[in-house]
Amino acid sequence: MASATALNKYRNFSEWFDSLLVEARIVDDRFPVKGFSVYLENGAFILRKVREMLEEELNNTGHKEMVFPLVTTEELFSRESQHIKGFSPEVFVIESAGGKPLENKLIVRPTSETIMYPMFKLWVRSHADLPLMVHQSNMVYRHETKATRPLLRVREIPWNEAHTVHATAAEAEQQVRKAVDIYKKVLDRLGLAYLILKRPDFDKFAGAKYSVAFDAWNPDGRVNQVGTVHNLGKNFSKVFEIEFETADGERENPHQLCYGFGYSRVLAAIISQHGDDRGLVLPSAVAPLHVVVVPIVFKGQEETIVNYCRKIAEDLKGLRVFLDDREDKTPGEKFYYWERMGVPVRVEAGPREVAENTATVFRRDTLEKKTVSLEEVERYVVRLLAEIDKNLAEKSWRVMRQMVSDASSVEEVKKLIAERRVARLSWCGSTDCAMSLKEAAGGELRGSRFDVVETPSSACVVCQKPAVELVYYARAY
RNA sequence: GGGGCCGUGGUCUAGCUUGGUCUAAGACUCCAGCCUGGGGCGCUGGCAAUCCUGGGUUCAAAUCCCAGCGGCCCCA
Repeated sequence: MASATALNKYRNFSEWFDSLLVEARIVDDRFPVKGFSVYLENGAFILRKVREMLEEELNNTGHKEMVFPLVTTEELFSRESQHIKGFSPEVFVIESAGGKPLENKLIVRPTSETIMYPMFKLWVRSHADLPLMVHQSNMVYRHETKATRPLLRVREIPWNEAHTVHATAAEAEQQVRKAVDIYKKVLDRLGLAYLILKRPDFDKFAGAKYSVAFDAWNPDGRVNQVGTVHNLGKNFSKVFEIEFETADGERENPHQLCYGFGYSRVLAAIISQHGDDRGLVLPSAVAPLHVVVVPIVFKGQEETIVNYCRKIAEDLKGLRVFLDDREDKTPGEKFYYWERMGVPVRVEAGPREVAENTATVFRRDTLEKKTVSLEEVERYVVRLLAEIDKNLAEKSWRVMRQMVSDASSVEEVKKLIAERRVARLSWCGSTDCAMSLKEAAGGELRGSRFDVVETPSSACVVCQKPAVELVYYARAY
């Protein structure tokens, strides 16, 4: 296999990505069941950090963490007609146990509405019980029909799903914004760039009134949906018979939301947005190591130099630091190795630094080196980590902006899609136009900006009738 | 759903067209040792393959045929 470091993520994304996953100890996709992968130590570490960041936000905003079962029944699963229609083609069903067919088959959750909402019916009795806000991080299972890709399109999906119940439509509406803010906050801390889009009606979540999604950019021009927020209206509360008594004694079905945040796809975005031809570049929030200290050992001075480096590592112990004093590896080999692993900062010290009482500090994002005095090292590195995070975010947003371009005809859309870019175009709102555009140009209509008001400047690029929305159009995972 | 391509040590590949020389070759990785040490060096030795599975043809199958399983790509 070609090394990830010999590949370019823009020219040859798939190969770059796949080899990096193995080389940087993220995922081993050789597990013999398609769409199910093994998360190696670095992948698992990053997943955990992302999860902790999100869960902290959710817990701080009134969501209660709970644990719900893996399975539901066929009856519950099929209550909401659109929901079952949307998910049936890819649902796993347990049909036997102990060698005997099950009398009542079990549906393995592709998402947990039909598992949580029967319980919500029991818990929600009066307006005083509202809002009810619940979340859980778990695995959901979807037998994807399209080709699976590690992290990006898997059949066992690590994510967090939150479900909320509200007394009024206005409150539910407000919660959509709060949920978007929570996801935004986490993605921003990771320096990721994305578009927040209100999905077109034909692409909303099965059973929702409308859906808002976060599409992160990918080097191959496909967008990567990392999170979604759905306003379910009363669609589910009606069929699951969730009711509450209002202050004036009426009985009503509450309004509901569900929102999901895909950990493996966020991991994919971190890798592909920040990574370069040498390997991973990790933001400090999720880096398994912040700093690696590499002694430049010369014969006869081994002890002095290693001790010097040990002291530096000691000074940095507030960070995730590792002293790489392996004797059988050359410094150059260690440099390449830790760069591939994405460690944001490397500190080198050899005879020169020992003599001058300094250390050489290398930053992974720009590959620049700087010499700093020994007393300064800790302060400098802490500041540098923040600087690297900031730089990664800026770089990523720059690419996002460059990737999007306006298109005023079907031909231009086609050209942009072929160039692996994202088109912005005026659309009349008809499904027919969206479909014929897909036919002609490839890609998918992803929706209009949710966080910013944008108005169409011209007629629908397909039918030339008056446009109602300015929408983003891209190939997707 | 339609079409095509491909399964050989941990990884990548050669061999397959034209069956025998294959007791399966190379590179990378890995292991032991030596050497080296400011960007992957080098040297010596070593480990590692039911040639995807099953069946068939044949004196003889990695190689030909059939079926299955798995993977990849293109189109819808």
